[in-house]
Amino acid sequence: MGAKPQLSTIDGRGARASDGYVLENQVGHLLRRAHQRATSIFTELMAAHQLTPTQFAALAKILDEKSVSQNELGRLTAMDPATMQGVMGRLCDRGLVARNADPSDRRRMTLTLTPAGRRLAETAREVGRQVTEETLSPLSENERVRFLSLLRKLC
Amino acid sequence: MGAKPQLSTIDGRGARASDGYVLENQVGHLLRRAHQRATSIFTELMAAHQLTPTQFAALAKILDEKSVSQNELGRLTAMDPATMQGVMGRLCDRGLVARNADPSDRRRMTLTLTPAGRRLAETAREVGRQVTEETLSPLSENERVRFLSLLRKLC
DNA sequence: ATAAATTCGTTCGCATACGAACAATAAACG
DNA sequence: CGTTTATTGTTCGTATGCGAACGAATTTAT
Repeated sequence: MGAKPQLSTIDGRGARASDGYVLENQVGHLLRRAHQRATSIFTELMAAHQLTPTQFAALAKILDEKSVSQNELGRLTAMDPATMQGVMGRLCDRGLVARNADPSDRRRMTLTLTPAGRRLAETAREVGRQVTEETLSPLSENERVRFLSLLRKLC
Repeated sequence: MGAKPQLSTIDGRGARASDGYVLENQVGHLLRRAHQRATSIFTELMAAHQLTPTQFAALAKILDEKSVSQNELGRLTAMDPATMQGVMGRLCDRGLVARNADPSDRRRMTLTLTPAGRRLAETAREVGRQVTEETLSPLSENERVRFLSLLRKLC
């Protein structure tokens, strides 16, 4: 009458279960794979603009904010200061973002879009909509709303 | 009678909307942040065992499969062959996994857990359960089931 | 059997991602 | 005022993550 052993059973998708721990059912693993797929779609659709997801997020945020310091931009886009360092370096090298010293705070670097950066950010934002649409395509309209609502709680 | 401009409106969480494109509402961005949080929880709880999420996934899969080739392990854990290369190198260096030549196919490397690797994998799997529990803690029981079901569709 | 296509593992390069440490500067506090 | 604390940006090291290319070996097609 106790609990069944349930050793080496097979789940619905062929994954063998050992002691009830199935890698394919773990949130972390599923989030990693879903993120991989989202990144893959992004890379494919954004290929013409040669922008990575983080680079695009940074550009889109500066476009919103007009002017922002490097660390603050990192907080707005969920990037470590060390990560933002590399991202900004590449965007500045490509002439998309300008880094200027802040007169009121000598620690800060004020980030602004160059004209080329602004043009690219506005164009890429349209592609961003397509990326979202394509990424969510396996879900119905109702499912999308529910999924995004739940996903937001896990950030 | 046309569509409203809706420029520079404010959403529920203070994010300024430009032309209706809000970075914080994009699936890719939310998936990235949720994955960051999941990884952070994993790193914290698994600190004593010094295992990364991918290293743990590889160990757990070999524990299930007993023996598997490197590329196949990559497919089972959603890792690029190039990525798996690095992961396996580190696990072999630590003496957790053994790499042996396959007699029936001279291209393949057969991967097996060492005794130390098996012990660590079994212990770490218990921590894995705690990671999942902690990661899903913001959701109710019903929400967890619904969320995982939807997330699976996006992989 | 021979050629073509595929698979396996490897290496290189680039881009996140983050912990840790650091100097310079600013803010908070007594 | 000066001391402590916090913030800003930077560098280093380690670990994914993947495109691209490659040689070696196997499988498939002809």
